Amino acid sequence: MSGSRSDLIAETLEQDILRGRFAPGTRLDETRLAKEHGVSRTPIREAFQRLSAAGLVEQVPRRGVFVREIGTVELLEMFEVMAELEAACGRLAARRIADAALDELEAANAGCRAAMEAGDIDGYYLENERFHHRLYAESGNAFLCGEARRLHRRLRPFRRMQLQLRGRIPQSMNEHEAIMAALREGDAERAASLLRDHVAIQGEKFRLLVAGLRTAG
Amino acid sequence: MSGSRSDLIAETLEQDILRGRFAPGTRLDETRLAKEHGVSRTPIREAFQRLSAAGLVEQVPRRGVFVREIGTVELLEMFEVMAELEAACGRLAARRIADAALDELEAANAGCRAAMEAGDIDGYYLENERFHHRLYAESGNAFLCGEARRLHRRLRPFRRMQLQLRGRIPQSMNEHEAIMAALREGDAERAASLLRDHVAIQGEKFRLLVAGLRTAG
DNA sequence: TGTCAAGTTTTCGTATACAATTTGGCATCA
DNA sequence: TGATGCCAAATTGTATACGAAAACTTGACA
Repeated sequence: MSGSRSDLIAETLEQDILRGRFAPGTRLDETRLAKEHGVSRTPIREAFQRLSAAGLVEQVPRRGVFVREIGTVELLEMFEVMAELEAACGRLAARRIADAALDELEAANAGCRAAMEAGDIDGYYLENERFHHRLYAESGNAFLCGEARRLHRRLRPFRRMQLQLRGRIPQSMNEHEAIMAALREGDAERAASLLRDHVAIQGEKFRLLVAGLRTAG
Repeated sequence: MSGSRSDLIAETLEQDILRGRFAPGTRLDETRLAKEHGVSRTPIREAFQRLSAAGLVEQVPRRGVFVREIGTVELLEMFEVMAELEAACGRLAARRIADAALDELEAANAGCRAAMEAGDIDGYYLENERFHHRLYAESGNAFLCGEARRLHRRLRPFRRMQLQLRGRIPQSMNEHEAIMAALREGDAERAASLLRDHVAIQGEKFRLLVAGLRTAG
């Protein structure tokens, strides 16, 4: 279990799903995938179970596994939860964070600013991720950190999308600055509130994006 | 997958672990369990994967699966996250809840009160659970509801423990009343805050309980 | 007596074989 | 013509077989 094969296969399949190689609703054929990856059905099935636990596919008894449709509603719900988790991280971090960690957060934030000024969206995304991951860790709650990372990972492609919107990056940057200030002052409630809004806005932007696509398409 | 066998087996194993039939750190022997349940190793392994995803066991490559030690620290961390999740449910529910649902919550709460007056701890626990589950649902966020239920389930044995403490049930009851009042008034922030404290206290009580056991033993 | 190395044994991870169930198509009948 | 029942093919779920890696045993040597 967690055998090196099925580990890698699960990873690969996850990428394939997130990148849209398998359309939502598609049935994933065990035999076909087994041949494709040059292994037997067993590791494929193990990978399926992991994907299922991660919520990426749905297993229907005796019928197979299907790529889950992540509806807009569910996605917005997930953003709402992400907002609360990040708020929780912020609330706790504001009380517990050490000066050294504050500096590291500041460094990640500086990376964001540099990427913004360079107009480098991918770079901004990466540094932004570093900022948030660092924040999760500084909550001082390893379990919370894990849950936050798990959901962050699942929302990754959609968080990325909304960065494409005009003016979103400078806005996001301002939000980061405000969050940093609250953390530095140790104002837990303000940090929580700012972080909740910061993520909630991402959900909102995503909703706009989807609505735009729908009317445009 | 999600075959009826391995489903049931995972369920059974989970109960066995939570009830302490397998001490933390124990290795779970695939072959032995297979014989015990009258199946082959395959369904056992599938069950293991589910338990692993749920965080109940740890899989060490090429060595086997072990019942995870849930340390006091991690448990307190989980209570902290539970507090934040319930707070989130409360915040959202305060804005979204319908009158009919308020009545249902009130009914569950009345059940708690009846059990308290009858001195029925198990009954109180059950009605209390009904109250909380209902609240999760009334957040109007199915994803949040699912996450809350998942963590609630994992904390179930420990939430139960702290009810044994003298005076805890009336105190809990008072907290419920206050929460109901906030919800009825639609005061989101107060509902969130009260719920956070309500659960945080449970964590705190649990900590006291553990400390007591340690000095007593 | 303690330590280390080689061989044996156990156990995991994967492959393959088999059984049970669903699905699709075709024939039959109202 | 449309609906229904049955058979065949495909697919899942489970069992078993096999190769590889780790743990344990044994025995020799310092």
